[in-house]
Amino acid sequence: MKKKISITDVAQQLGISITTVSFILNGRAQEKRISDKLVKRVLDFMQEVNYKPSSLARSLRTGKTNIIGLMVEDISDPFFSSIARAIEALAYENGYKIIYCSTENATDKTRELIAMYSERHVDGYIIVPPEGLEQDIEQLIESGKPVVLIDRYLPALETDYVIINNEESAYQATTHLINSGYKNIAFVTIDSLQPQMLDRLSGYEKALSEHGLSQFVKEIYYKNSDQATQQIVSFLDRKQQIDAIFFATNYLCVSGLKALSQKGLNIPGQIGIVSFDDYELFELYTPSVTTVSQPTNTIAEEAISLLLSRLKKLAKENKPQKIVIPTTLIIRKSSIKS
Amino acid sequence: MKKKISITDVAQQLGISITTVSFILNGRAQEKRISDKLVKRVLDFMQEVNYKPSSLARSLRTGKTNIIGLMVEDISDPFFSSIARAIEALAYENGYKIIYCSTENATDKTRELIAMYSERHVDGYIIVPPEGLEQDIEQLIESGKPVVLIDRYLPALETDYVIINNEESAYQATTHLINSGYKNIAFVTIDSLQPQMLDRLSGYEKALSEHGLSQFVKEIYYKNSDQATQQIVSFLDRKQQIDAIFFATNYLCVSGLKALSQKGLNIPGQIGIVSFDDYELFELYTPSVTTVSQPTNTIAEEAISLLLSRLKKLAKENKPQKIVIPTTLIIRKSSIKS
DNA sequence: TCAAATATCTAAAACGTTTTAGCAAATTCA
DNA sequence: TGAATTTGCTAAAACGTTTTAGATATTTGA
Repeated sequence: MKKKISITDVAQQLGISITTVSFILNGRAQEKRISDKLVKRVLDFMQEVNYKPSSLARSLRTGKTNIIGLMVEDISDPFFSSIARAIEALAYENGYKIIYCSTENATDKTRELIAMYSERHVDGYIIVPPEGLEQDIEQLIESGKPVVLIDRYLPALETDYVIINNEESAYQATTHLINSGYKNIAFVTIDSLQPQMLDRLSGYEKALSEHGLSQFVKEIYYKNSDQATQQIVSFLDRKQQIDAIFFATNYLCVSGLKALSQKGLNIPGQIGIVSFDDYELFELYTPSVTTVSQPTNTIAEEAISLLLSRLKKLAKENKPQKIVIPTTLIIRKSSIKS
Repeated sequence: MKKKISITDVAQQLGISITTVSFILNGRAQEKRISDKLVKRVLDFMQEVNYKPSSLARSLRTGKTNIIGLMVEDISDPFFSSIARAIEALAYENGYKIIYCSTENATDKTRELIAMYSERHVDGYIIVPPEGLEQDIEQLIESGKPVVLIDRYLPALETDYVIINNEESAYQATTHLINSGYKNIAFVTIDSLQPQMLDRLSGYEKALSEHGLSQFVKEIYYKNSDQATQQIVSFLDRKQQIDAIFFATNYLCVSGLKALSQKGLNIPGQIGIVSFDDYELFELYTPSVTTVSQPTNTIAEEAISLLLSRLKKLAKENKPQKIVIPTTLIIRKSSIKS
């Protein structure tokens, strides 16, 4: 068990001061007029003994950690994990590391996680915020740490965020169903006041009302996939007239597919479906499923570049940036009659 | 932008010493005979000013960070993300936090990531190791940091690991295909010497040779899903006699399903399939796919409990623990004729 | 009543860096 | 030749904790 070597060891063994070593380490040798000969000697020695500066000590001194805290709802959801992956890659390119975690959309857990991140002095945050965290996030910002929200925002909070145009996307998807001839279109969403869900609902409502069709909204109390399936089954039992469903998220659609197969309903003949959030499954499923596809890479890029500009204090405008990204409706014929 | 309050501020404002505050903070008040009255006063004050100790400074002093570094191949792969999720939850329960990252199975990237983790003084590591990292991991262990490998191991390295019984699992899956009447069973794997892949191959070979059947092994050079699909299509074109395929991983099976649908082959009539690693898709796909399901929760539990016991120096046996977990063959009738 | 024991608290070093301020020697310039 | 400048380096403080080794005041015991 070898002990780690410190900057003091390096300095002592070379018979020079810590200061000099530190300057060389930070590439300030030129500026500080350290002779090339000495620089070489020090660098060679560091190489030889495999010296690695302690970023802990460095962070303590500088107040910077080069770490970004990323909090998503559930890292095992393909939508979030692909955003996480993209953010991670972009952050690394810019010299930042990512610490991520799953909030499970639980206010208290998230509050604890924020406290933990703040204790560890992360430099900035990218958060998919559960409800009820306005105060905590406000505090974060006041303490000088930049925060970028993604996927959704907190209406009461003036801060940077990157979202998609939920209402417009839902409107388009619903209109597509209407144009395909469906008359009784249900909207299956979750039992939550999250703004992105409300926006999707308005898009759906707008499309229906423009065509004078009536609404069938089902709010699922989501606990797990099987329970959701049961709720959908009983909803369909009650509303026999429904001939199409628009699912507000990918996991709801998965539960929905199970429900439909359980009820033996034929897609797209007896019932048409569209889902929010693309998923590999939807491409391969028979019939394949038309979806509103969120550009995860773009979301990641916008979020990270916004955060980086705040970190570098470049952000020209001091007022919060609200970035809204368009989605693509991926039309896969077979889940909808043509 | 409020400045963070430090232990010094607390001590000064209360007119007592830092030491006392620290003892109270660490619950050593009783032991250090600090009067209850003072303890209460200090705790109340901390609450009031919302004092949070800097874990950075604490770590610098104690040498412990309470962070575990988790390195998986790809956080957006459902298999890895569900392990990550479970490990994260268990770690939090035990007062540890997780930093995770994706290695992309690239030796160099992983080497850099290890260096980064080590710089940040993580207390321990859980790693899905790419090939060629024997030395780096050896160094890690020598430096006193416990390492647990998961999913695969490095044959040259004597260390703790948690894997599944790959050979036996593959043997069972292949035997199941044979018993279902298939005669020309292909094994589609990746172009790699990773031991878990080799073990799966041996299981396949063993089953075939016991029944005197001939082998059809295809090693995919995996770059992306579409290229893999093409390779599988051309493989099937060349080997018309194949009537069943055993895919060595879930993502190969996904590419395989695309290939089969492209070729218009009917499952399970013209071709039977089985995959390694379960996936939500396989349950819902029509026909649903029989898979070798890895118990991700058990893997996570074993890995974290092994690591924790090392961290607490509890590990009775000092010699490496090699934990092998059985899998379950989830038989979904429809991808195999009966 | 006075030494011993106990209760209550603290000074200062240490962890490994960065950075400010400055010193001595060598070189340049007039 | 000697002042001014440049070159090449360093001492020490600071970041926010934990912990060792006491110090002082109070209580106890005979």
